[in-house]
Amino acid sequence: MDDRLRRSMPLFSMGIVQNLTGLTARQIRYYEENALIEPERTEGNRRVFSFNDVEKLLDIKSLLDEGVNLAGIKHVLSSKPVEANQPLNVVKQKKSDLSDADLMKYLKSELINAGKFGDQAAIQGEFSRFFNQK
DNA sequence: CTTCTGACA
DNA sequence: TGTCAGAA
Repeated sequence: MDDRLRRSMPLFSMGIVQNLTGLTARQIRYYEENALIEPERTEGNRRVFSFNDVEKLLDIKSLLDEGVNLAGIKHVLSSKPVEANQPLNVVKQKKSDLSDADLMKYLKSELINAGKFGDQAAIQGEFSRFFNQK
């Protein structure tokens, strides 16, 4: 039951999310403006992303690679819970909804791929928070 | 130093 | 989208 809570638990900073997703801060903020994601905020107004947000961002990224525009992505994301049907030009949603383990594995590879070896410790901390902080 | 908002050569 | 400024 608290799995949903874990996935929506705010624990990633903008910098971490940039490394995780490969997206720029500009893009991430822009997607938030379009209500594609809804990060939490700290007292200092800093964005704090949850596992869910990161996963969504990952979906957005792949959709972007497939040439889908913002309107299309918004449509795909909103029709997430329901296995709706897609008209002509709109893509066919297939993947997403990975297990925590798979997501973790992917996220870690993304970090290493990002070439941030100096921050590995900090990154590990981000993930450990997800597991320890039950 | 990192992130935020608003704006535009 | 990138990027710069000014503030937090």
